[in-house]
Amino acid sequence: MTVTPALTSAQTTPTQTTPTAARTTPASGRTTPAPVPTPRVQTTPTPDSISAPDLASLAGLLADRTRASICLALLDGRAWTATELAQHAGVARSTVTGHLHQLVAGGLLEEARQGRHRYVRLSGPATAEMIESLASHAPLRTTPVRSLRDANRRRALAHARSCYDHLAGAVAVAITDAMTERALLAWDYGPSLSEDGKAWLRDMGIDDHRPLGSCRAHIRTCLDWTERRPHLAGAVGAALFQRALDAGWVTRRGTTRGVELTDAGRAVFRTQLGLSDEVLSPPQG
Amino acid sequence: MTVTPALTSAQTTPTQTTPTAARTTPASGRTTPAPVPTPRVQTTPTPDSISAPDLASLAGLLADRTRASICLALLDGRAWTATELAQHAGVARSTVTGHLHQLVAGGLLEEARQGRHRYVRLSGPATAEMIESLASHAPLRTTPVRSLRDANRRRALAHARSCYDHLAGAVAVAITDAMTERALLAWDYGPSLSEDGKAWLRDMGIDDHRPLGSCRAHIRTCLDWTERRPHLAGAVGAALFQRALDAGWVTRRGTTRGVELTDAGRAVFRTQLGLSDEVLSPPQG
DNA sequence: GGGATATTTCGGTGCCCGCCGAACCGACCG
DNA sequence: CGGTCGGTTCGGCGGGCACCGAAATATCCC
Repeated sequence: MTVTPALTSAQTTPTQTTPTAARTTPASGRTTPAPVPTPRVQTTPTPDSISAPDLASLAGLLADRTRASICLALLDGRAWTATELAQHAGVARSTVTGHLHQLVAGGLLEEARQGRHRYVRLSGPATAEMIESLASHAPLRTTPVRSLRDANRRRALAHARSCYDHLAGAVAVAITDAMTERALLAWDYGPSLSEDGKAWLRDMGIDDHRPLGSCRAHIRTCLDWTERRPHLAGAVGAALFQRALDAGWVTRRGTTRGVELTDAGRAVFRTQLGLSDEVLSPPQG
Repeated sequence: MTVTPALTSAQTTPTQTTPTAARTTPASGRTTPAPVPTPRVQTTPTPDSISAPDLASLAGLLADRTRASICLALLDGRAWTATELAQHAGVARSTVTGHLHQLVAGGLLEEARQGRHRYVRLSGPATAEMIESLASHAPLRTTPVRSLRDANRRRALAHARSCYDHLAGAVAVAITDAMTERALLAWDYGPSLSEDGKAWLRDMGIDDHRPLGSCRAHIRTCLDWTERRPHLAGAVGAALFQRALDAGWVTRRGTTRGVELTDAGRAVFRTQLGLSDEVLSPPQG
């Protein structure tokens, strides 16, 4: 469950200067001149060290506006290059390089080198869910729309986009609502698939026996940023999205996080879930 | 869903110096001397401002070791005073005051004034779950056990303690395991109660009709820090813990987060779930 | 009212860290 | 092999912020 920096290199956070020792006596070493840590040499029947989560170091990785911007961008599930991220965040490439080092060392990101390119992506679904959880509790910061291009792009993203490994946007919310309406999805104690739901997934070409990862929550919901309502996520959501990609129901819009429904996809969701053309068609084509 | 700083005062983070404007042209205002923000006066059919989660500001609240320590302490669900927290975190009282202001302004904490005391607690289950989610992904920082008292206290906490609004520790994990074993709890698509489980809860004196909050996940699991295995959480976990307190199956250990099983509690969990005396009895009494 | 306690405010200090530009390295391409 | 491009390293700069102690304020108890 814990993030493991083991993948990339042995050293973890090399710049950090021994956080434990300097903090027992708070900040300036004025009070106790000689530490003398009470040399108690006892044979302990209990573990002689306890481990507590180092919340601050993890949160510190996300506490910078640039790093947060990077992580939010990576939430679309794709792999980005350092230059793309620099452009996205509006900082110099050299700055991004440093940030990526920290994020990789902290276990949030994984990197893959290809020639002169360095691709980074989130280190796994658990990481995405954690960032997701934090983001859904964060206050909203409104930014003005700068241009018409901008407005069009935002509208397309609000319609359908990828959210790490599953679908988000108005279409995803509509799918979730329709599944609930048809009793494929039950909400008695958190979201869960009904028997009908499991059968429906099979009909859609998704085998229901623990799709994908084993120890991760199989079905959960994710708060849609544009709709402010939940859409399907977790392994079930990921499997559904993957199936839609494989079957050609949706296609990615180039290299962006945007997603487009195909005619085949519209037909499937119209007949299978009764979605209206209004939600299925792209915003004012 | 979003944290609302509205409760405390109108001003939010007064020290922050206009984060948006200064960052469009990155840092030092060398490049573009005059901003001139393209006075596009268009009548937009789309919303002319979009809102994105301000991840960095929220994470920044948890990115300080002292504030993180405060939040982790508050995860036990009780209300603490500023002095208690200062002692716990090992910093001056005046320092804690400033931190509490930030946390309250950020919506993570709520305060209740009683005379000269200022009690603070987490602002709600959603906040607790978010911190929880972050903490379970954070790297572990091992701290040495300082004294025998320390060791005993830690051992007691590892046995049974409160985790915000539900039970944690070895006992909580054993309860969860036993419920799974007896098919009261199903894990097909995330944790969910079976029909037997709902009936069992009724037998235990908990009405299963949406106990407590409405829009919050009713059943979920929480990674136990000491056991590193999941225990029951969410509204169901909270209801079970509350019932146990009301019925006298468990009692809080003074004003700490420690929890003690009573003889009645041991009897109930032994007969109802078949828990062994080994897990039910306190560590080497 | 007077003293003790909890909390807050206010300067002041020092450090951490995000940022940039310039130089450098390595990969790819013609 | 020279040009281009993506990425990295390195000083250096500047701002934000966590910290403390002391003084001020509020509350409670006697």
